Amino acid sequence: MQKELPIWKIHGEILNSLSEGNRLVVVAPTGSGKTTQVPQMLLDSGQLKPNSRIVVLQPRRVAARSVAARVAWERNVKLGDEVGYQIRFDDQTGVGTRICFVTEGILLRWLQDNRTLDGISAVVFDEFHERNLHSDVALGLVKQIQDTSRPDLKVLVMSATLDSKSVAEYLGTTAEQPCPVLTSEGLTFPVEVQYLAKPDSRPVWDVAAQHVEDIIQSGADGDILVFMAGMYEINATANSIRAGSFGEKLAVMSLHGELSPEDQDRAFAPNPNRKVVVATNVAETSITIEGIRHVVDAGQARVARFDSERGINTLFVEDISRASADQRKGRAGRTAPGICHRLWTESNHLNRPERNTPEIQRADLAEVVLLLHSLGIRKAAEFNWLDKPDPTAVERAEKLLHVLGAIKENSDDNGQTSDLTPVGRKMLRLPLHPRYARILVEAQDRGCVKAAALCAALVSGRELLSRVGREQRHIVEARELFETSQQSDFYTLINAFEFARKNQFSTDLCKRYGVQAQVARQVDDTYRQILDIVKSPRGKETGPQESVAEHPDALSRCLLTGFVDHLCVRRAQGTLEADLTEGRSGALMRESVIHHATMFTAATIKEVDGKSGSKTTLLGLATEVKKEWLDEAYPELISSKVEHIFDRTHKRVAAVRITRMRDLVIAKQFLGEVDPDASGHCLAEAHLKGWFELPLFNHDVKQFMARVNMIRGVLPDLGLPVFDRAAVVRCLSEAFFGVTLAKEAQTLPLKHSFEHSLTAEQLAVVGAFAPVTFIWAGGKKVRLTYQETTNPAKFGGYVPEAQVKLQDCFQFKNHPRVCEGRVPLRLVMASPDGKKIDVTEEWPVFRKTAYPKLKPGYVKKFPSVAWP
DNA sequence: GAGCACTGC
Repeated sequence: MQKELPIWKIHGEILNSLSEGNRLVVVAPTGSGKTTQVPQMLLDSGQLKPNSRIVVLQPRRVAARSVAARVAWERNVKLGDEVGYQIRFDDQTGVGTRICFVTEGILLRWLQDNRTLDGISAVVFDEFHERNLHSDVALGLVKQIQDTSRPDLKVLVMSATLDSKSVAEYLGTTAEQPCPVLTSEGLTFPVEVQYLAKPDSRPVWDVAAQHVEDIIQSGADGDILVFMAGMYEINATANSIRAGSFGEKLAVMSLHGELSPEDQDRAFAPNPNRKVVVATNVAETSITIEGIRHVVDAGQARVARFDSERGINTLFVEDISRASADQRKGRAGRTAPGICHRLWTESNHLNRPERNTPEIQRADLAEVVLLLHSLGIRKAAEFNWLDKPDPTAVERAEKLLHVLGAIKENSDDNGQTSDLTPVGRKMLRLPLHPRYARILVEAQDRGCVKAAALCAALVSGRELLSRVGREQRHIVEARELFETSQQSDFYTLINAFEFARKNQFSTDLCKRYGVQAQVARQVDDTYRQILDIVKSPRGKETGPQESVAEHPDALSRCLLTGFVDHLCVRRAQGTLEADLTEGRSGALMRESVIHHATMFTAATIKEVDGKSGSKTTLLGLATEVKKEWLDEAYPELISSKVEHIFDRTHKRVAAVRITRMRDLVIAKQFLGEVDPDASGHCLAEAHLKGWFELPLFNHDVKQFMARVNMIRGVLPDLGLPVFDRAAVVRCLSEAFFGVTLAKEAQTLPLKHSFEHSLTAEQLAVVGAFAPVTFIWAGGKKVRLTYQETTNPAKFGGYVPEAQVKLQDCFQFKNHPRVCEGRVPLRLVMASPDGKKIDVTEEWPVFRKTAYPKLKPGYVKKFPSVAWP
């Protein structure tokens, strides 16, 4: 053991605390020795049950493996005996293993078969500050087990930088009594931080290159690590650095996750020249490079987010948190004191979030929600989370599990048992996203397990096909070899994989075809593991000689079951634009082999930044879908009805049988005959939408409606119908009964069908109460226009208006009215020469107050008229 | 410029 490591200073406190309670949080930075030493302290304390295991959770496989090897070496035991590890594809544990390093996903697998964690006396969460989805779920479940069946279980949460308060409260017995927190020192060298004095408007890569140049000019020693958001920024930075002139030769290297292992190795390898490594977030946690003395941090990262409202993945460039910036800073102080140049200002730093958003609040939760349901936790949203996931994300996950048939439709009873269906139970055994697990279950029935397993394996890791630029024409052409099918983009991947496998995963040969040999090897591992699980005694045996090419339809149908909700319908022949359910739309990726099919499912839907800040939804890994398959497999999701639509080009009604999958139109069939009622209705609506003119729907008809509405507003007891939009549609529909052409509709008289809504008595009332003309003394007829007002509550929203000459009004003692004297006319008065004077609805008042002031002028101007 | 952080069963 390494008793000089800082963590040993709190050795006694750790053991005391765990003998008194069963939960403890240890905050210890890099270099404290917590990962290797704490498990050994626990084992040697004699506090644990004999022969029981200490399980230490690690976020990464390499870490689990190397830390286990280190601890075995320190204890002078053979790896796999007292100290072991278990990761995917590699189990180095035995019956005598007491300290077991595992990746977080392995513990979640164990929990499915061994709910009470029998044989385990302590669970140690390492690097908990990373807040991975799996560690959040695992902590929640372990806490639950401890609270119920295993109060003896010890739980230790360790992290480098942690908001230890929230975790301590989460693990506390009561709100007032958090679980104890112990803090240890680290063992790293000091790193000086420098911020920008003021914001720099140049591109980040130029600012970064400038800082690299300054470091070199200053004469300081040591390699330089530059953090950038992604590949695009990395390339720009490398170019900018290479374009500068420095006094010495530099080894400028890119480092990101999509590079081949050989290319990644170059970043770690010693170099005669000074190294400048330009990296993504890989260098923040996953990869350590020795000899770095200077960090130049652009302060940004690409962050994946799952938009649960729409079920779409997006990748944003975001400012990193302060915790993340500190982690990056630490990379400069591993071997000697260092300097960290932050390419943002100190005030900007204070505005940054303290920590990164936990993965549980950004990720697709389908897999985790399936696990919780299998453990009897039916309301995943109400689970006791450290940080609650977005309820709509949980809802989206549960909806998907329903669509996939994994959980029961009605699970109202609140029992503690799980609501998984037999299909859901089979899915659970597979270490795959529920979509692919469902595809595998379907493939067992359709006899194409191998092909389906390969598809799942192909998407489970990094990209098999490396990105090729335009300049690498030969690779682009070589790859066309793999595009043998127009049925599914998966075949392109399958062919590329088969090519790699046939050539023994030869790195050189694969490279010429743009295939990542290393990735292909991992696909092969995953593929075999999936087949093992499916063929294991609990699974179902599959036929021996199955070939992918034999079941093209079977595989496509399986893929459909996993992605029904990603059904896409091409807008037109030859376009990439397609519509999806829930009103979504997107564009098929250019490299897709689906050139002609109108329907396909997309295994990936992601939103990317387009030009000029716009967003594009890209549909990838497409598979052709035939309509019969949908009819056969999803009759309950498909509805079909005849709709009458107005063809705006030909200005006519057409009857169409429209078939929908949920809200998505998947087929249209034009019918020869129209329904006369529906056709009339369609024309009526089309006119009201302004799609064609209707000259006979004229003033006369509209006045009739206005008059009825006015009377109805004044005398509701008369029981007249109301002429609202619905009534207009009804009347027009009636007039257009059986008509399909707008041209014909335009010739039809309409007034009759409006009047038809009223009885003869009612029509007589309309004529009397809302006359078209008003007769002045002396027999002069004045036309009334019923004008719409802004107040629908008064007189039904209409007022009768009369254009009159001022001198004709003197005959009135009282104001003229209609509708049994209830509605005053609106008198729009003009002088003898037709000039508008004023409007009044109270003539006697006007006569008495306004007129006397006007009178002298009129007497002078129109002497021939009598002005009383 | 329609484009891509990182893990893990």
